[in-house]
Amino acid sequence: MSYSVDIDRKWQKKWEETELYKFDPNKEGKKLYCLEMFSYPSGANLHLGHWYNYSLTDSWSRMKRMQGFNVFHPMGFDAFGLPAENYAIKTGIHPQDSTLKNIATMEKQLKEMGATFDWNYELATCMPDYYKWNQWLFLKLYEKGLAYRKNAPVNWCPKCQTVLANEQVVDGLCERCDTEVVHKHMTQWFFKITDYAQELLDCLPQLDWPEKTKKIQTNWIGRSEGSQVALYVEKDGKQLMNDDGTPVKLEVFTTRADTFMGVTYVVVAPEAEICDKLTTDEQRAVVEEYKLKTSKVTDIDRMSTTREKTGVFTGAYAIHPLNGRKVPIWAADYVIAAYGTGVVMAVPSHDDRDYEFAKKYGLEIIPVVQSEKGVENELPYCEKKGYLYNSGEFDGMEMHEGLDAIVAKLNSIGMGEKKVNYRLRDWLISRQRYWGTPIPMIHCEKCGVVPVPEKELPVLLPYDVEFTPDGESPLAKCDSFINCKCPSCGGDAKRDPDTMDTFVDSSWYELRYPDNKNSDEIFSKDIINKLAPVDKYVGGPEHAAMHLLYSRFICKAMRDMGLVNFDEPFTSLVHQGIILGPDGNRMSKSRGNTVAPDEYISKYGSDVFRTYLAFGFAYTEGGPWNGDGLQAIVKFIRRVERLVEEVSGMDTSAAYELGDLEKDLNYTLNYTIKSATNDIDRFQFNTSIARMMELMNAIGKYQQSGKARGSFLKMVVEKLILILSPFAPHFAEESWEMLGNEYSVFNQKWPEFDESALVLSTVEIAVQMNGKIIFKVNIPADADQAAVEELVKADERFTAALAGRNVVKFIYVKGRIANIVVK
RNA sequence: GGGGUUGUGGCGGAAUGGCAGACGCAGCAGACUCAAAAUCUGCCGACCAUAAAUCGUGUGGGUUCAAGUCCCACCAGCCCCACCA
Repeated sequence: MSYSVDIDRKWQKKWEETELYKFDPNKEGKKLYCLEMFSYPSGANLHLGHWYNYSLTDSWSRMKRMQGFNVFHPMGFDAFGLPAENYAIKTGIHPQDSTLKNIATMEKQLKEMGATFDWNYELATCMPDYYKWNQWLFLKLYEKGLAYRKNAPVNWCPKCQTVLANEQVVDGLCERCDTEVVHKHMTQWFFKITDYAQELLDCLPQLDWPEKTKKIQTNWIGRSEGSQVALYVEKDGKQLMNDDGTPVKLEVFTTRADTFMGVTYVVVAPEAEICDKLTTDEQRAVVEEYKLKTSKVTDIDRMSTTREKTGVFTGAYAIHPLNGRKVPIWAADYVIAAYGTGVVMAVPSHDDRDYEFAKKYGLEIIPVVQSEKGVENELPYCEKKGYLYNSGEFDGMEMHEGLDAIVAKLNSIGMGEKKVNYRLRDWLISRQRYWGTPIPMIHCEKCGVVPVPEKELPVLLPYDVEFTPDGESPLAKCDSFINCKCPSCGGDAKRDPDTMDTFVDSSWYELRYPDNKNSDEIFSKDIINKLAPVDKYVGGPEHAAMHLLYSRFICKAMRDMGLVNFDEPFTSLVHQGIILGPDGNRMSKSRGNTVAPDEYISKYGSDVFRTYLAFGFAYTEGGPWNGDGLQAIVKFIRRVERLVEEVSGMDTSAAYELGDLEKDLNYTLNYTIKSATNDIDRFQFNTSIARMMELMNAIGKYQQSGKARGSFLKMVVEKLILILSPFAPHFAEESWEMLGNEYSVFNQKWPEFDESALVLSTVEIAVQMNGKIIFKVNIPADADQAAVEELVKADERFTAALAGRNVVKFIYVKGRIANIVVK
């Protein structure tokens, strides 16, 4: 043989004909659900990132299969989304047409990769038989009160008259026409993920996920324990009242209630509704102008701490509930409406931002915490230790005590309590786009918002739609879609014109694969509870916060609806690293540093490429591409190939006994099996290949001895082929056949190592004196500390190094090192 | 500004707190060859003519019998961000 892409095709054909990778849920073996994050069907061929993710996870699942697991390994497409729509706007090619074509191309390429996907379980989110269940899920969430509408800002380009995604806003300007982008408020649908904030946090420790991902999620959820306190409002000289006659309470979340007596002003987010209510007629024009200005500031800029703080007086005052102090209420963009209550109490004496702001606008500054009693600290004093002063009845209290006392006092008058706040916000899922799942809601003038009845699902996405941007959701302009009858009163009504965020599509897809053809339910409970959760999920770290959190939320919501009986969708998670361009930068067409796998595949074959991806990088790190390194695998595969050819021509019938040479090689063989198995299991593919290369080197030495026994050699080579097979599946099938074995190599048992072959009689240890190596010595492997000490002390190199000093301590670490502390 | 993460030969990268640089790529030398390629063998961190010795895992401290690994501070790169009150 001579391994090439022709060998790939030969075995791909055979695998397909024999349905080698057909999944049978009833097959024996423990179930193992292995899943890669599905991909967006972009136009071009599979890129390096796809190969890196899919081919190596496939290698992992091949080993698991050979180890006797019943592996479920499906593949599909995250097929809705912005790029297809933008492409359509540019070229006039309909998103559905381009997407379906791209899917066909990618399917073909994925098959040429030689992966174990069972295509019977394929899914594409843009197909009605999938997104029907998106809509169904929406209705269920709505029923449970987990889907609701509220006003929220969108990026709006006044010139294009369209809503822009964050990525379409470049430096505050529309990417298409460079017009300044503003925030526009629209009524939109939200999923109430915040209901699950605490549980999403609580379940993290039990997950076998990278620690950094858990950290990211923890920070994203952002639990903070503090207090919610309230102030009364005075506007135009009178206390501001609610319609029902009760006084308006300005609710504020704070972690520093101990400084409450030092509040000298209050800040509201300019875009918050309460801001309008507070603003006096006198200040109306100034506040409106400021709001307009704020609407143009990008979120990124608003977050920057280096940016100078700005704000305007609303004309209203807050009345301190404990000391009656009247403090001004300002609107400032350093406060964000979406976090907490959108209102902040300002204590400039003990907060950097408040201090800076107060200085700039000449606001009062009253210190209320001192590090030691009687000490005047430089302001702002932000350390969280000290004693209260200038705080009336709370004077002299240690600050934590003071905090409790202040909250207790506020609580007694109904103006405050301890509260936990989360940074996590509800999930906005409305998109003013065409290429997505229609939201199954109907707006009736008489009946209000009415859900589409379940039996009328799916609400089909119409094909003939004008989706060039002109101020309305594309679906709003499609008369046949938008006009409908109200399911409740039968009168004329309109459908919701928006589509769902594509993260909804991907928030539960892993639960659809096992029962992807079910037209009666979202999935069968029995099937899903047997196969799910996913045992190993592999994908990019960029999804650490959003996708992975949304999926967890949906899983928990489904559990509470009785659809699934587990708490978490992904038991174990691995992030692959990112392969950069040869220049060390992220690959991009504009940089011109992209690397196309195709030319390597056609030149060397899929197996060489896959194996190099395994060998050339630390899987979870990634790194710059270096095409030269591929030679390592080209040479390695060629060596194995020659070896297989030689062995297949040898007489291997004679029984063998282990001589010294065989024992040595047998040691290496078993060591290789042990290490490679362990390394593949933990996605450390590079070292597993290194061990195989060492085995190959050892086989080479054995052959060169001229005393090689054919039958023993053949056994070793067969095991080498078996452990190499996950990385080079086509090559391994070919080799397996050449060695005279039965199809298929993937129906073989994964080799197990023999512990007794790994027992050595002597080991070499390093001898150190005060931590420096002085010599190395062979000792019996089972020697205890006393024996080693005796052996070492008898060595003349020890006496020489000792140079008359005294031994203080003798440390022996079994089989590794001896360290003698001398003085 | 905050958070996360990474710094090891010319390069990719190894190393449960225990012999730093496994395994390779590139390079150098040799064998084979008329020659080249392929293949095989050896060398391959710095200093040094060589060896020994010494120094070496971004920098500076610390813990430890022992630190690439643990702790503190700093520097640089990469990624993410919501001034989080």
